[in-house]
Amino acid sequence: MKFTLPARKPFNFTSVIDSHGWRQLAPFTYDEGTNTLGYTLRLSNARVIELKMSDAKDGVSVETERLNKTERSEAAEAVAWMFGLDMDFSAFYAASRAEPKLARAKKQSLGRVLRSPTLFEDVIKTILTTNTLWGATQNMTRKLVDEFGVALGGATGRNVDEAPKSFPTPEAIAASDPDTLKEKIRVGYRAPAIHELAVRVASGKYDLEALKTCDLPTLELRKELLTINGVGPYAAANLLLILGRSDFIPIDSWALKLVSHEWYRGKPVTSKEVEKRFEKWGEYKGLAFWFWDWKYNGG
DNA sequence: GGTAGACCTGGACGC
DNA sequence: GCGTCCAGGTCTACC
Repeated sequence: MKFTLPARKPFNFTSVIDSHGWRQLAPFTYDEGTNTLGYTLRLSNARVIELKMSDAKDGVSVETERLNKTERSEAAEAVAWMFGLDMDFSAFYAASRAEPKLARAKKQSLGRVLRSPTLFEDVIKTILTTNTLWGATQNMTRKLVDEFGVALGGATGRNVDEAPKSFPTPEAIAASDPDTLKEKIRVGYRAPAIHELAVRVASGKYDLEALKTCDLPTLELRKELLTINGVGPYAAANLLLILGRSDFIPIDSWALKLVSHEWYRGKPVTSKEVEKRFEKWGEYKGLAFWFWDWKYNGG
């Protein structure tokens, strides 16, 4: 079946999927030829389906197998969240209009950051980006999905080992143990943090998903995220940006490099210099940093 | 409040 | 093929 979900204007499908590296992490897939984003989704009734998302006029076109009304509504809700379809960036566009380095923001509909359907998945993935190289993040995520995910249902004639799998539920990771996570998934010292979060969420003691829609002030929300083991200032800022809060900058070694080449002729800088350069952007700091038209491109 | 050092993996490099 | 070095944030202990 196929359906289309409208987005608040302006909206640009490609800008969202290119907003950061998430589309390169399982269970996302991306087909460059057709500009189609795939995602293996586990519905609340445990059915696993494959979503194929592509550009539609002012929204997202979703192709998947036949779903009942409840399943369709759940799939639509997931896609709407992943693409932030209802998000409004008009205030950011107004604030950045006079800044040449952000002049393209409105035209390209920049602002939305691709999300996973659950905050649990985004927190785990963010922890897997810390203190490692991108290739290792991809490997760890792949292994986590392969080991604990559920294979796509109804994949007739296909070896179940090769079938796409959903992102693991907190229960699936909680049922494992830190040693297995370390040895099989190769997450290293992150294992206890990942396992602990999974246990907290699976037990129902910690309603992580409630943070997606809570109206806590950003500072409070950041404090909450920082209580999660493995989430420090960088990870918290990254998660805030995903949650649509832009008051903090995810400062990692790459950010230091960008700022160093932008304003300090490649001389090493600290996070203080990064903060200073974006201070004037206030609640749009994160967006201004993230979508800045940087001189440096790694070369 | 600031900082040194440990944590772990995987890739690059030299032998 | 083996050993060594290095990059990459968070956390803890310490000043």
